Amino acid sequence: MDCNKNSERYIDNECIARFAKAMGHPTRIEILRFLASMDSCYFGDIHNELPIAKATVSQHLKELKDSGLIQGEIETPKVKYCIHSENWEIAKKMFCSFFESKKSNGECCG
Amino acid sequence: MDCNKNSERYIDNECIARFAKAMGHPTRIEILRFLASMDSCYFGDIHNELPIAKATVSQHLKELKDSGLIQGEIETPKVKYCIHSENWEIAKKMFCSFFESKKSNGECCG
DNA sequence: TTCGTTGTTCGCAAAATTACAAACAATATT
DNA sequence: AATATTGTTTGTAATTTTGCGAACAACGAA
Repeated sequence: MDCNKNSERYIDNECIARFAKAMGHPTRIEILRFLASMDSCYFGDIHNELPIAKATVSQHLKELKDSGLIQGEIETPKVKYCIHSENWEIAKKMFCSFFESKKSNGECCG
Repeated sequence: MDCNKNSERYIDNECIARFAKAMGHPTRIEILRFLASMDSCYFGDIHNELPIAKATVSQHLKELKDSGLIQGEIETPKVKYCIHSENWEIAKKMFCSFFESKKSNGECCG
């Protein structure tokens, strides 16, 4: 969601926080792992992997879609989902550089 | 929080989701960046960086502490905070390998 | 002892998240 | 037209998150 278009820090913070928030639930991590392990699959395949109601799965998919990490496409009568490769790379770079930005290693505490 | 002690996938999902959830708010990302840019600092320094009430800052710090990404130490009359280096490295590896686990690049949609 | 400083905790309110069943929509099939 | 299949949307309830002011706790200084 245009997270690479503006380099101002607070924008960056909003962006990485949005990705992180989407990843902030075990079920959504599971869905992302599942999608990352293949080119694409249908809603039903995802639902079969999970022990929760389809309405809940649909809701999680919506959040992941809104975050930009996945995309969906109607393929009547099914709906095909996959990782949004471009945004996936953006997120990957953001998280990596975020964690690499820790400079010193002087322990402060305990 | 013992996120490296068990390699079962659902445990891993819980763990990365917990880190991600802690990072799922712009203010908390800002705090993490601030702490990552130095060895350590006091609560007041963090509060000064942010346009929010101290009670709210304290709350965000508590969540970050609970996630394991930071640690705090009383240094009367102040409280010193810093990145939890060990867990930071764990999180870094988890996120990196998570994003690298995407195998194929065949676009499915749109 | 009485202040002043530094942060945490409490109590509250508004908003968001999570999960589900039931209803619905869109399209094939009979 | 009636049915079956595939998912989304709606409505509802319980829980969590977010944010703040006020109260509180711990300590040093006057």
